[in-house]
Amino acid sequence: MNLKELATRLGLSPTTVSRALNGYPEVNETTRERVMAAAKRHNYHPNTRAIRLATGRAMAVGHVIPIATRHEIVNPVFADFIAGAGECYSRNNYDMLLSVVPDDDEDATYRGLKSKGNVDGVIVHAPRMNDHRIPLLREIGLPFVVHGRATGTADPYCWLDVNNRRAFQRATEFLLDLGHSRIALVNGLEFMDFAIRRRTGYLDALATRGIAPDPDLMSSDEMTEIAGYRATLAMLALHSPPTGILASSMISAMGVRRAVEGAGLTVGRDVSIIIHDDDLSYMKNGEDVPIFTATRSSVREAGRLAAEMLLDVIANPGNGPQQRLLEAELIIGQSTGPVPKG
Amino acid sequence: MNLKELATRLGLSPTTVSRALNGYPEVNETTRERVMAAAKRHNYHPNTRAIRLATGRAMAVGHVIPIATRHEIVNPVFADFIAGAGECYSRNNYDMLLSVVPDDDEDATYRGLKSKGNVDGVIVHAPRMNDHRIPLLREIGLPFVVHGRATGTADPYCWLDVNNRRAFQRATEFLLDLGHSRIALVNGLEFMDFAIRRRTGYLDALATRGIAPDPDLMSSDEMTEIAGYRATLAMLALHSPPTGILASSMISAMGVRRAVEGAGLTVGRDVSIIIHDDDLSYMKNGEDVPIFTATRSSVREAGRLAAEMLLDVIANPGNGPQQRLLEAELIIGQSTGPVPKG
DNA sequence: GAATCAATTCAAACCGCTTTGGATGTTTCA
DNA sequence: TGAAACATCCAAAGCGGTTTGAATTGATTC
Repeated sequence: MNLKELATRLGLSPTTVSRALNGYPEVNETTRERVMAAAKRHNYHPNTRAIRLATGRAMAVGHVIPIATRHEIVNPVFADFIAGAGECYSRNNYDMLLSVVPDDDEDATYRGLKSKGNVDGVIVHAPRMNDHRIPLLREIGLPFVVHGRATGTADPYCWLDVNNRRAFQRATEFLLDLGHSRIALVNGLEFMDFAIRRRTGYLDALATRGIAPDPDLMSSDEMTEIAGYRATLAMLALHSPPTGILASSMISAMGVRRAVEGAGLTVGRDVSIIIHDDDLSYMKNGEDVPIFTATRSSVREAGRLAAEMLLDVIANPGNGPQQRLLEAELIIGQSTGPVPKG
Repeated sequence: MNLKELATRLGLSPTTVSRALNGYPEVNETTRERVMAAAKRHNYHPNTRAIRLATGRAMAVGHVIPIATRHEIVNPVFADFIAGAGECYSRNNYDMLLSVVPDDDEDATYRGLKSKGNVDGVIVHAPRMNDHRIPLLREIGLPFVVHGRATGTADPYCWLDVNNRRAFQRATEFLLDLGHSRIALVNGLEFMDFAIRRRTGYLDALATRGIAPDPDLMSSDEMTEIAGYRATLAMLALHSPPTGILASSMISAMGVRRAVEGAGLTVGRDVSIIIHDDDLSYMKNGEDVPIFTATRSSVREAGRLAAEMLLDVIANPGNGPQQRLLEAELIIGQSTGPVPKG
């Protein structure tokens, strides 16, 4: 069942039927109702491919997920971010298009998405320092919203980010207030922008209290269980091991905890742990009582907001770049306590 | 730059240019080369929307991800499955379309995908017993491949699955061989088909050795850390606690381990744990030495294979339903050992 | 009562590509 | 040598919608 057929059945022209269905004013209300009813009755759904060609809009948004050729990792927060964004797209009748590409093909993918007209805009994931995708997208004229920020980018652009610096600063201060002074940072890879900001927050807090940072207490690696485990193991073997540890994610923290407990120490008594909690649906930080003290910010909510921002940017290309900084919430859990005596 | 413009520049008709680019035989080789060169030089990419309308094919595959209204969870294996499938689509110039929808809208989503012509086929995720989506998709005539199987479905359909029954049977036998007889199953939700099969494998192995199953040693819940923790806690509090535990996933197992270690017991000595390992990229089961003894099967590879199967089904609709059963590999790690004496 | 106007409706062009059904000039072959 | 076969290329008709510009009608204005 297509437009023409429906129009014929109704004894109307395709023009009128199209207008009736799309809510244009120049059509009699009784006619519109008749058309609407017939459309429903015959289960008519306009062909998306035709709409797209006729309007020149893709009614779709792209998410390019680079599959790293170096470190073969699918970022676990993608799932929740995508879920949040996807809800927004569904509500607005947009399609979500995922491109999984080797990261050296990423530029070509963005160019293709634009020139082949597959999408009206994209979300940029996991920005790095001086991320080249931002000037690239501006150059090819594809609307975008960055999830995170890219230090070093001069011109303004659209982004939505969590205040990572402030979150880690507060977490560090929290441990300092509990009397800890040997505080470790088990960070993500520090070419990622968020990891840089987190380290800055950590260093700022230490500096304010006049504590010199110790390179042995700062690690940077993938945010996996095993990496968290290894980093912690190495730090606990130091002459002066840490009594407080900041972990970059729930998953890293599982490894941190394994190392701590494996060393015969008790979390929250011998070693305090604070994590950054993306509030992943399959990795809840406790339910009634949080397992870990954490700086929490839902990445799923971030996905929802970023998607909304992008749709807005697509609809109103004129209104300069939007930016939004979310604050993480400090949640007190069972994994922190005063610095042990001795 | 579009076809017509390119054709004008070349002094050829759009017909010939189109044919030259698409490798049709009725065009002179020298002409073809000239066209190819010009296309490259002018950076010509055919408009996908036009191709889709003209050919009637969507060149896209859908993945419908239901956001459960009851238990608000984004299945963590999706990310890796999607990554695997996405690689296949990219290679074949197909788009991957993700629909995140409330699960009561799922049927309407499939119907819409078909009638609006957005996709050429879909992957069905997380099948349940007597899954109604299978007859639904057959009815509306949308090609599909199920990741998993749906017990109770009469007519044959396309699927790709891991032999869950056999994996859990082998895991159980492995523990039995080590002398364990109090073996627990920390299972996923048992309306999911894979969870049913896993329990069957577990029960079969026990039955073969003449061991009566104990309902107290069988739990069924979300595959989260917290659920694994709680189930294990309850079982360890029994008069006769388990000495062996089968966990349904790496993530559940993190909770199982926390409970075991929290009870002052040692994994691999006091309590043996075997997990099913989907080989998630961000949740590796060790690198050189596996942490957990496991039945391993890469869900990412499953994604790749399922996508290939679907593209094949789309290209050759005639060839009856394909089916493929993957076997999990038994990996011996550090989490299992002989039953403790006493 | 002619001119103006608003309310409806329609025919036809268009979006950018594919594909059918010739057209034209060249070979091949009896 | 004339007909059939081939190699190349093109005009035009879709695909299924949207949108422009014009037509029709009845009501309103002066």
